[in-house]
Amino acid sequence: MDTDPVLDTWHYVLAKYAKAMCALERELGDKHDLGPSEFEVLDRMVNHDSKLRVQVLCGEVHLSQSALSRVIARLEKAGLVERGVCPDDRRGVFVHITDKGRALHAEALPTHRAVLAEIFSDSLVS
Amino acid sequence: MDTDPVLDTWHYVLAKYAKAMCALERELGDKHDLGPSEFEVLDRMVNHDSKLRVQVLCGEVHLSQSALSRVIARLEKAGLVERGVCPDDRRGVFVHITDKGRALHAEALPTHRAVLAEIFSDSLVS
DNA sequence: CAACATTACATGCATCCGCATCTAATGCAA
DNA sequence: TTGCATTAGATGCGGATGCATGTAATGTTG
Repeated sequence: MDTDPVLDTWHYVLAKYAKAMCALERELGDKHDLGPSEFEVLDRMVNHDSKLRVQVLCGEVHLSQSALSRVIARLEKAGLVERGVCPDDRRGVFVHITDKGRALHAEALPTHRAVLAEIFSDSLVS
Repeated sequence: MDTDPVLDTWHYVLAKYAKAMCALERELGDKHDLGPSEFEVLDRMVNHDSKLRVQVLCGEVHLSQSALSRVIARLEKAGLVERGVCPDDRRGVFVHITDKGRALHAEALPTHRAVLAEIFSDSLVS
């Protein structure tokens, strides 16, 4: 429709983002009681095996610092992660995923991948 | 980093969306007092020259029906669009952009395009 | 050490969104 | 026409977000 490649790319991003976020919200929410942000944070944490500074997490996730703080609070309330003070810098907070958190992530991962595979099935390069 | 093309695409979409939306919010907001949703609706409306059913708009925009209703309400309060009842179907609502709306859109368009050009400058196909 | 700037994270607040629901108008069947 | 289902759009509500700010710990400068 458009002839401007920048605009085309933007519209592609917009459409895929909307569709994927909507589907993720529905599927992850219905099947595992997780929001997309919760899953994203959990997903980052399983890939860092040790404890993780909130600060570091903040740089890896597409969330503001305040939003991340609240996502972690929700995850903690659900027993999926635990917070602990940093010994060397007592302003800092360590977060580590619990066994329950790992289990839920493992359970939700196929759902997550399935949704994305469905939505990006037309984007395969060959 | 990843080897899964679906995941790579998803991460690309996520990163570009976050960066673009954030930049659009800041630039459009600071310079023209417009949110990205407001601009998107305005942008659709200038490309339909006549009056437009809200219903039609709803299918073209990445917003829920309720969100669209409120965006239109904000635009109307700002004097950028006007609502009118549909003569043939009195449940329906026509919206048309005002001169002020056209002017603001024309003013904001370069800002919008500049932000996107900046963010997608690395995505040029050659 | 004292005073001040900075950093890490938490939180009050306003805003925006989607879902569910409401109202009013239309369509359709008996 | 009457009664009921459907549709268009508005709105109450709860939840999530970002900005600005608060609190506490750390660094820094004199």
